[in-house]
Amino acid sequence: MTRVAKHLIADAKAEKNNRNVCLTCDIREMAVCSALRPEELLRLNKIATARVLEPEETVFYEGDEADTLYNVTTGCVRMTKMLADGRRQVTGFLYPGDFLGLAFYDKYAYSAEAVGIARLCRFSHDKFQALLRDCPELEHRVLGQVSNELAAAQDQILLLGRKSAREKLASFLIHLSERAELRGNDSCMLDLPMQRRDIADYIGVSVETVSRLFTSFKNDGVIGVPDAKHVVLLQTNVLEDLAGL
Amino acid sequence: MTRVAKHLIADAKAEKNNRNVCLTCDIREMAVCSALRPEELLRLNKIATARVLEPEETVFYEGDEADTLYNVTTGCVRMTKMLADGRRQVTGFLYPGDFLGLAFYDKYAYSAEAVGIARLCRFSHDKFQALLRDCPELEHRVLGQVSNELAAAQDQILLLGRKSAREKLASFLIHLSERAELRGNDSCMLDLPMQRRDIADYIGVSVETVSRLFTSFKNDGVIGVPDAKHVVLLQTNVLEDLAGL
DNA sequence: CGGCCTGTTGATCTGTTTCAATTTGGGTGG
DNA sequence: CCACCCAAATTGAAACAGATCAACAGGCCG
Repeated sequence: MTRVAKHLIADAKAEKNNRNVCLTCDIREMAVCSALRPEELLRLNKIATARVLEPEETVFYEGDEADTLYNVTTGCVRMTKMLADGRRQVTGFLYPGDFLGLAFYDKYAYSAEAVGIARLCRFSHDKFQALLRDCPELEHRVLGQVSNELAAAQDQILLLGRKSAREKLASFLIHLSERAELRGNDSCMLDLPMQRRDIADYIGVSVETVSRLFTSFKNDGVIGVPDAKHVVLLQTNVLEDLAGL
Repeated sequence: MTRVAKHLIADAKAEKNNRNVCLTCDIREMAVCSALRPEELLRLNKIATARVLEPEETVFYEGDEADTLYNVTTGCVRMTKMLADGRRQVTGFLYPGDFLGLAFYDKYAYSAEAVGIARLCRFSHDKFQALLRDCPELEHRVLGQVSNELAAAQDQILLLGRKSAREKLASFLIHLSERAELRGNDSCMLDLPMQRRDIADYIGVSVETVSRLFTSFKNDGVIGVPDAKHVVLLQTNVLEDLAGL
């Protein structure tokens, strides 16, 4: 069976279960949904539909009318911004539980694409706003999450503005390690669902530099690279020193 | 009379008027306070005190316990983050109406210092949180402002990660021009309250590069620089092209 | 008037990019 | 199931943007 066919089946299943996506949702605990009481969860359930994304599939484009809001349920989604001449900046990677499209304007401020296969939970912006109005606790959670994102963005600003390429990549790996730990995964055996270009565009260097630095870290015995999609942290403390803070 | 003495007097006046700082506040229209009904404004008034800052005076340090929240009323405040070896990144400049210290953690994620003389409105974090709980509309406004800040941070991430030094400075000037226009000021005659080092640390280049670029723009006839604290935009459209998007 | 801090300009140096050539590896079709 | 094919990743050499080092000018304050 081809991979595409598998996804079509998964998609069909998701549609079938649409009636109770929220109630059976794997990430109900970690998402903002956990703020909701049963009756509100039912209401959220009514306005939620599932969406399955192929690798590299676009969720929405920067500048599109922001009429839909998403919650990542599985996989990894990247946010990107482009300059007129094609230079690209990845502004962040989103994992299960993260909100997507929370622009409080009429247009999305960035594009969003699935890194690998990803599943999203989809809400109409208007209906979600209405739910927010009726459920201040939910809005409070959303505020908390946006605040988190802002703090992360400021860390990234420090990284991009003042760190060397070596410090940038070390910081990136430490950051992934911390996120893995938060999700209850091994903090030393890292999954890198994104490709080198994504990493490069995230930390503001060229792909070649990313590649050279991986090799350099490997030669220094700081990391192991079993394959392009996995990194083993061998000396986390050394990597933390390299990260510059 | 020395400048310091003048400020002491201003400070004393602020203290005297403390009873109705909010009701007489110049920026009541533009701040989140505009979401409040009269009785809530009175309540906000009770928990607000004024604070006057000397140039370069620190409001709080990164890592301090975040027990206080501020609103800028006059002047300009910069947010900074530092690396262990002293490299500095300015993460943003705040103007009247902007919130300061809105970290929803126990520690501030950045330091804040007055650029010139500045006035702030000060709230206890706990009491403000309590007010938020009772006034969802206020929380909604706060969410809107944090969302704005997040969008601005993502723009800055694009700038830092992918723009050339020339594009960075051009973007910075355009950004200042837009903010000036929003505040109802002349969008061509720009105030630069901050010094060259602040600009350099904001756009992630060296002071020397900032200086050279000002000279270059001046020689190209794109801007005029009557003195170090003022810039005149002579060819805004050319500057916009230089900004890269 | 003198000292100091900020800003500017010049000369050199270096980290990172760019250009170019391989190598690797996963997916597809025969 | 294997071999091919193309995209992704790596490695090397050359070029360059911007940093660093250093000297100097200007303005403000004591």
